[in-house]
Amino acid sequence: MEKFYITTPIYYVNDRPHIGHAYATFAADTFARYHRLVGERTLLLTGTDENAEKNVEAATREGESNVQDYVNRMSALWQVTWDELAISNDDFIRTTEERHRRGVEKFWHAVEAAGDIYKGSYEGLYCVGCEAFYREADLTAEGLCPDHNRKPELVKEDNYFFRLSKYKQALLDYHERNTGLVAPAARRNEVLNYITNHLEDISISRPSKGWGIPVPGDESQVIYVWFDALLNYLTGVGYGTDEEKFNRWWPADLHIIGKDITKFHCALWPAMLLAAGLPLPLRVFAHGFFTISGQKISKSLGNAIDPRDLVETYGVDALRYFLLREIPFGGDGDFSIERLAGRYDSDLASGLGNYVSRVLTLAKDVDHLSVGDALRPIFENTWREYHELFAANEPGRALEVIWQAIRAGDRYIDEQAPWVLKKDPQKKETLEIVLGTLVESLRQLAWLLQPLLPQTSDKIFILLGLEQEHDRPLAEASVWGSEVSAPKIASPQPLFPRLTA
RNA sequence: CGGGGGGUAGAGCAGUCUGGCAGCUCGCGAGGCCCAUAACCUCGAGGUCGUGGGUUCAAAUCCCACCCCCCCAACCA
Repeated sequence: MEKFYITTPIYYVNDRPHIGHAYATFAADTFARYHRLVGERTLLLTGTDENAEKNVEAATREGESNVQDYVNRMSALWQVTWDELAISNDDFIRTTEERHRRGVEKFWHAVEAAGDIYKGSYEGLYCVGCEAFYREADLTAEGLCPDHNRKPELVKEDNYFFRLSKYKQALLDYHERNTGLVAPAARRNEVLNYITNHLEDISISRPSKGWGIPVPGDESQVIYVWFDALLNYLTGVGYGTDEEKFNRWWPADLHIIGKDITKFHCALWPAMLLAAGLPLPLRVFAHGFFTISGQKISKSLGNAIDPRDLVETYGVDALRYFLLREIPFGGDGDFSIERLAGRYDSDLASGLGNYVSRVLTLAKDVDHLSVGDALRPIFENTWREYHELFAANEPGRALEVIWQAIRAGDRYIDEQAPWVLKKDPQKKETLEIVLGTLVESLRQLAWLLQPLLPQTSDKIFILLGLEQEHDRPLAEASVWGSEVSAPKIASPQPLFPRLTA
């Protein structure tokens, strides 16, 4: 059986979950559910990045003396959020976990053994206020830190370095051989340009301030967060703790990431893996960013939206639907409540919800149904395009083709006018075929919606009286007319009650 | 300054690679239906395809110049 290992970024505990994080996680969840649907052994991993030095400061600011308590509390916030959004992650990795630390140490030793870690010094302009280095180009005209308006100090630090530059040619060769590694394709140029022109050895440790994973053999330094964080993809499937499990899952089939971290995943990460002698991920997909009503999501504007608030009002599937459908996957998009509400009313209430309600009301008091073939070609075509679109990482367009099938169903109802057939006893057989065809279209829709709108899909199965439908293999269940008996249809409950009267 | 992406109907987008009647959703207008969640179906109005120039029988699409927006630019998930 084929396997599919997919990851989200691990989220920074210092942040609070917002709509952009929910987007990445919904997307990964959708792909994971799709691969489970088609019968692949699937693992979806998400988690939190907890070793950054800034957490020490953040804990103090929030009046928490123990940093571990602070990151525990913040990590729990992320876990609760994904629970409330019904994310089907199989595991949740935290970089402060023992299993992660052990894997990181093993990895460090492997890279060290390859001769790719050396001690060097880093010199730069350091602003004490920011606790960060600046390049001269980033300073003000007077040579001051733009945030604090103070003169940065020239600081020299001894650090461990990773011989990233050594892998320049190997990375270029790798990208040459695997043109599909970076998706969407537009990101590839960016990555190649970076590798060709800007690839230099990087510092992978910092002087320890008592937080983070110590450099093996040198307690005075901690491992730089990026080097540590990327390794979650390995440690989350057993690297360093369960080699048998690790071998079963690695390499990752798909890393879902934000476009801002493309370089780390397409240059640094593969170089690290090459150094450690491990296989490289098969695909990295960089999704786009949102604006909120046209503005950047930013802490200073305070416009970050907690996805849990939206879910409370609209439901998990409505938010999923909006994000997947409205924002072309890989491109940027704009989020606004007005547009969410608009999609909800037009596509979910008037579209899918109304169609389901329409069919069930027509069919519920009819005691015998038989499935005709009128809608069969539509759905067979929909399935074909659906699989193609998932293969092309286009879940939003998969929703589009499903909605075309709904339209075809609505049209079929109008053409056949079953409410007219009902009045004519001579047309009983035709009526049974029309209604059977429509009920079958609902069963097909529920299957198509499994990975995209899982809660809605389940509701439709229940309304059809097909509670056990889940357990069937897709290859059998997706065949048109494979469930012909008259289902015990429940009285339709609105799937998506209208927001506006 | 360098690299990347984008500017197409009132709104949001597809189409540009491989030149050939400018398309989709929402909104708007008219008609139909009355099973359904003020839902459904049909038809229609609406566009100097960022600007200027060029190539071509033909350009949203190819070439040149320019304007505007966004992202990245070595440690800012």
